[in-house]
Amino acid sequence: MDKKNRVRIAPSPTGYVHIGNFRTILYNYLFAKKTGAEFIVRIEDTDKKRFVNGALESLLHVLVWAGVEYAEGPKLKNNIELQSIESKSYPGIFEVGGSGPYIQSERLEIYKKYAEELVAKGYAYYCFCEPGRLEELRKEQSANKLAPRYDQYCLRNLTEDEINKNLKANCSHVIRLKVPKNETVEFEDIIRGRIAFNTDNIDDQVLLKSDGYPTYHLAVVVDDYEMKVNCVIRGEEWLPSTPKHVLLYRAFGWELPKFAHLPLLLNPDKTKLSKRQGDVAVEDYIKKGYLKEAIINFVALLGWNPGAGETQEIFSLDELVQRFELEKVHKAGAVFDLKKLDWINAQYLKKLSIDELYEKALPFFEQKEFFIQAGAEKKSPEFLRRVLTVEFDRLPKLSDVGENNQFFFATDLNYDKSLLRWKEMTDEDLKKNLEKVQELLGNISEDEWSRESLEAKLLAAAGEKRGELLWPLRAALTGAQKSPSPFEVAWVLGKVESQKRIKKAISLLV
RNA sequence: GGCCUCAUCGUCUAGCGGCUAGGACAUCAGGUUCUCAUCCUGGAAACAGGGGUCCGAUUCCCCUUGAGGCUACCA
Repeated sequence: MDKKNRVRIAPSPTGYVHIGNFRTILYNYLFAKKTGAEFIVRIEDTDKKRFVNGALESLLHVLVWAGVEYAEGPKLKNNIELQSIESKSYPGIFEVGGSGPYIQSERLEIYKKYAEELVAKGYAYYCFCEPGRLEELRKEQSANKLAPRYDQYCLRNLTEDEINKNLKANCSHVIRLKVPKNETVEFEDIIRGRIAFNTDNIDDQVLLKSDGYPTYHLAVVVDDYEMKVNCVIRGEEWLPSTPKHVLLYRAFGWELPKFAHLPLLLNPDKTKLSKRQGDVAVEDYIKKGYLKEAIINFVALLGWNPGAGETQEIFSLDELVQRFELEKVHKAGAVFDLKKLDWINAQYLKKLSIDELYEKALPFFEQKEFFIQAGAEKKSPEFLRRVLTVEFDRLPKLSDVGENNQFFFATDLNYDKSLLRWKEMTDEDLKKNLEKVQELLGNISEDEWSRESLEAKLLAAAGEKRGELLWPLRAALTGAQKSPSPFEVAWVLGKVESQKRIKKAISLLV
């Protein structure tokens, strides 16, 4: 009987959720769902200096937002459905699952035990070197164009008695991995194939820090072993440290998991995606009004695609799960191109009903200055729904809502009367046409005031020369060079407001 | 500097020895249209370079070049 695959995501609570990390999370999730693997969330908070308050909570919120479900790991209070225990160090966070705790800062004893086991077996050693000495060493090495490496001073010079004396005296120390000389370390990567390193290029990595916390390298190996993770899917930046992990698995006598190193997400200049060149937090994109479905769809396609036979590129989370294959993930990095995100987002926006769109768009309206300044009748759900009905297929993202059609919200339009002119028409003719429209609209009752009937009646009235009637009307209603059609605008504004605006335009032409 | 990884249109990519090198986004032109957007049609646009292997290389191998990552008591 083959055991179940287990995968994990291992984020650090050091701030927002980086979009690159989000893709790693997504791929792990897609892989787990597709293959029936168990999915674990583990928090790697072993760097006290980089810890950011609230980061864990916001990470968990993003997981809930994205619909990433997991049976094991920390959860927010209102998202627990199984037996769980509240975290000691993170009030309000509950841990679910049988391999916990899933927060590394709560597992310190475990790492210590394993680190000491390694020392006892001769695979690691105590190091009492002070940071100053190490820095000096590195400086000298790089000045001589040598790779900066620990020189094994404590391994070579300290007797067992001295070590014990130091330990007893509580001297600050770390535990380092004793890397063997001139051996080849190999491992299989699902995406990249066989990868080999010579141990002569590997530093004696610190495993346990002087503050008693483990480094990533120790913690990740110990936890993946203890949590029975047998497939490690992570970013390419971890490729160079994988041989250290392989060495640890070997020293402990543990079976190696499968590895898959994902290609990096890149800035337009091809460097690793970074904050300096734009937004990198998932939270930023949510704030900008990108839909969850669009972000997931877009990010999934960065470094992977369903391959031959697919002409469309719009996939729901379920469809992604169906199609996802880790083996088809790319090797090369992918540039994060917002243009395509906009397009994908527009596709999803178009699929929304007006009710759904209204619900999602309202918070964005409420942030807009033109909305805040608008009269009460223009803040009504009915009015906003009409605006959205007209706008929904010209919206790249929710934050653009109303932005190009602010005239809807204005109490008084300010424009030059020349805007009313269609081609070579005289003021007199323009005025005549506007008066004709005014009369026509006056004869349409509030009940009949629909897009369809407005369009039908106005087109009938315009006859062959549409522009002569429609352009001045649209200009009068919007005061803008560009806008949706006059039928739509009139419908949104309503009879009273429309006639008021036309009346003003007529007065300009006197 | 050292180690590792990578390399098809501007971008995301299809391709797994024989294709007029395909699609999507972006872009350009035209159409629909009172303007804008949508939509439809069409165009331009790529195998980094050099050696091999092979009847035949975008595809396999090597080198060069280029790009990126890592090189912490950060992850």
